[in-house]
Amino acid sequence: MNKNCSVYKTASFICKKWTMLILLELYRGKGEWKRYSHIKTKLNGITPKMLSARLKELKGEGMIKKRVDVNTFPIRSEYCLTKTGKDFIKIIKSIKEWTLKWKTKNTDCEKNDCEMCEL
Amino acid sequence: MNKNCSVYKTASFICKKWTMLILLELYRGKGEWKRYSHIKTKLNGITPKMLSARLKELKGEGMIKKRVDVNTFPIRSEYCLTKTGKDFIKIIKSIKEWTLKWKTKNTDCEKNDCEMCEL
DNA sequence: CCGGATCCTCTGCGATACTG
DNA sequence: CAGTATCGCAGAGGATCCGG
Repeated sequence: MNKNCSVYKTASFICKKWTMLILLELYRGKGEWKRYSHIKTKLNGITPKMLSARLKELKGEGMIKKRVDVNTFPIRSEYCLTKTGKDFIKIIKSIKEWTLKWKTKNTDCEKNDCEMCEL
Repeated sequence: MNKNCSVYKTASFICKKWTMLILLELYRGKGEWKRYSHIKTKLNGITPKMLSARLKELKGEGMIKKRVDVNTFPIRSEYCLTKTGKDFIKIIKSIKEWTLKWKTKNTDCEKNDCEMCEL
């Protein structure tokens, strides 16, 4: 696998810390726009720097879109999955299914109350 | 997503460096047993320490199996995907398909000659 | 409220050498 | 041949402050 391999390229940013969590948080509900501060609260523990960096990356990858409400003060930034991003969720789902099929010790997801995933 | 989340648990080891490459190398051909030294050669640049560690992890996860030929000298260790491991390949395939669908700048895989992947 | 700038910590990984 | 042991570093990510 070289640097131009599609698997390599996608894995190299999707595997970064917090990235999948951000995608999953944006997937929750029915794809409404979600505020920066809301995501930050949900992703307990993420630093603002990290969140900003990841959102920028995901936007650069075309997986999320951003809008800013300049009429309010303070400013509100909101984010939402693009079609590309939504389509990636199925891969995360397949990871979940694979794990539930072959691994038997995931108590939380097995009970179907893994609230974060909502897959 | 907490520590018991199935997505979290699987992602946390599959995302490690070299791990997917090892799985793909074992997937090449028709699932024959492959020697440690052979894998090492194919994964150009991997250190023996890394390869041993990853193989051990993958075995612990039930994705590969190991056999040792003690009748020869020096010893031969061979590795092979389990059913669990083979079933994971489909996820890597779906990552490739997603990338080719939404990203247009992956020259190598687009030409279907991304030899490493062989997906 | 959003998120950039700085500084710092910590660990994953590489390089090298060595052994049964 | 198939690993293990030791050392060291780069870079990812955390903590904190600041500014629009």
